[in-house]
Amino acid sequence: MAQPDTSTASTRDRLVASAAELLLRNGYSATGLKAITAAGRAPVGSLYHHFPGGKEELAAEAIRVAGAGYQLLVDAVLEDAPDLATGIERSFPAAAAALEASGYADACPIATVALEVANTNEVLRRATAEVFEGWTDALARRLTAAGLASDEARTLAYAYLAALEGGFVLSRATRSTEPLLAAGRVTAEHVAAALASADGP
Amino acid sequence: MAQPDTSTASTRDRLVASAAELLLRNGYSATGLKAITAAGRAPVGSLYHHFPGGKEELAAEAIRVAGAGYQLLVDAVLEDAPDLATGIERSFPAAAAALEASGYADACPIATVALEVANTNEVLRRATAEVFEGWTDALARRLTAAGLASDEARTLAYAYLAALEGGFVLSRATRSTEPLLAAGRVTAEHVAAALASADGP
DNA sequence: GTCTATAATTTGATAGAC
DNA sequence: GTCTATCAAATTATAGAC
Repeated sequence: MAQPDTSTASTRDRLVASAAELLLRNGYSATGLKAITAAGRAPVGSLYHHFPGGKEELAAEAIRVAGAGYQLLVDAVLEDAPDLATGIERSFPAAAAALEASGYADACPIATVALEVANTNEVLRRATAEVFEGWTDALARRLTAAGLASDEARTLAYAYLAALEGGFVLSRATRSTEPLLAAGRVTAEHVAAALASADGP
Repeated sequence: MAQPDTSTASTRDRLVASAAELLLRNGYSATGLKAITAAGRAPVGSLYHHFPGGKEELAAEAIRVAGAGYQLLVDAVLEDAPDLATGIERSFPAAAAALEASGYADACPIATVALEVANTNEVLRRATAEVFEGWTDALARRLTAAGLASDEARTLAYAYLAALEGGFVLSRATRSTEPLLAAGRVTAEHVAAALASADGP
């Protein structure tokens, strides 16, 4: 996955980028302030200067930034394809290739944290919910633009994201791209059929 | 979710049950030995007597036990239905109801831990992988028994589990059953079509 | 804004009496 | 097998000099 240039970025930006990276790989509880400040080349004092709320506030910001970054990544795959159905179909092998290339680390940037905080930290839970809702809305808009009714578009957007997230869980655990690719085939087929019957006849 | 009777269980069993419960709700890193021994009503010394490998060994056992327990739960839903397609269709609303009733806590018992340890703890990663592979094999066997070719059965089993796991991620984060139910409708429809064309004509 | 030193608490783990 | 006391290290957070 493309990383931001941390050599010229501000201290604040380096901290957010480091936090996002560590949150993706290790989750929230296992990521210490020591590791974040070391990777961001900043002392603890600077962290609390930019984020008075400490670890939680920094993590919330990292979740939003990482969510927006992943959105751009998915957008690029969808827009490179001749049509939406093809883009959705291609997105799973693309995600599987990135996953494998990173040693099964680079999957969804916020899923681990989302599950960790779902019942323990309301501030961070909301941050992850907002990211997921943003992704859902963006994809649903594309599906309605392609001819689907808005409620069907929303259903398919959720189904798509669930297949991707669930595929990541199974593929990271088993260290095989098979689950992600299987979920992708089923989902892509369903979306293609829905889109074909919408703008077809 | 039904809990084992911890009042009469052995110290070892109480520790495993407590660990499984805390792992489900808080994940691995956020679950301290102090919390496990308090909930299991056992001193730290007993934990290390039964599990010389400490937290990691206890967690591995908890993952296996929780995985087997959830398997039984899913089996019950599938076997209560008149046929496999109906059982799969019903399993999502059933999971959604359990999720909502528990305050969005009771979802997959091992998903949080699976993501946390995927790149940081090979022992626990293997434990989660074995559970997921067990679930996949069990479901694939049911699908082949219902008439599908073994490779298609495996693909659909992965797609089903991915939809369930991904639906849990989105639904826990957004505190709404909508994503899980949407993923379920799409998956159930696809599975029903595959089963119908297999044993139909 | 940056940085160091340090406080207060908690963590996983061990020793050894019973 | 059970339990208490304790250790060394790490955790988040703060104070205050520069």
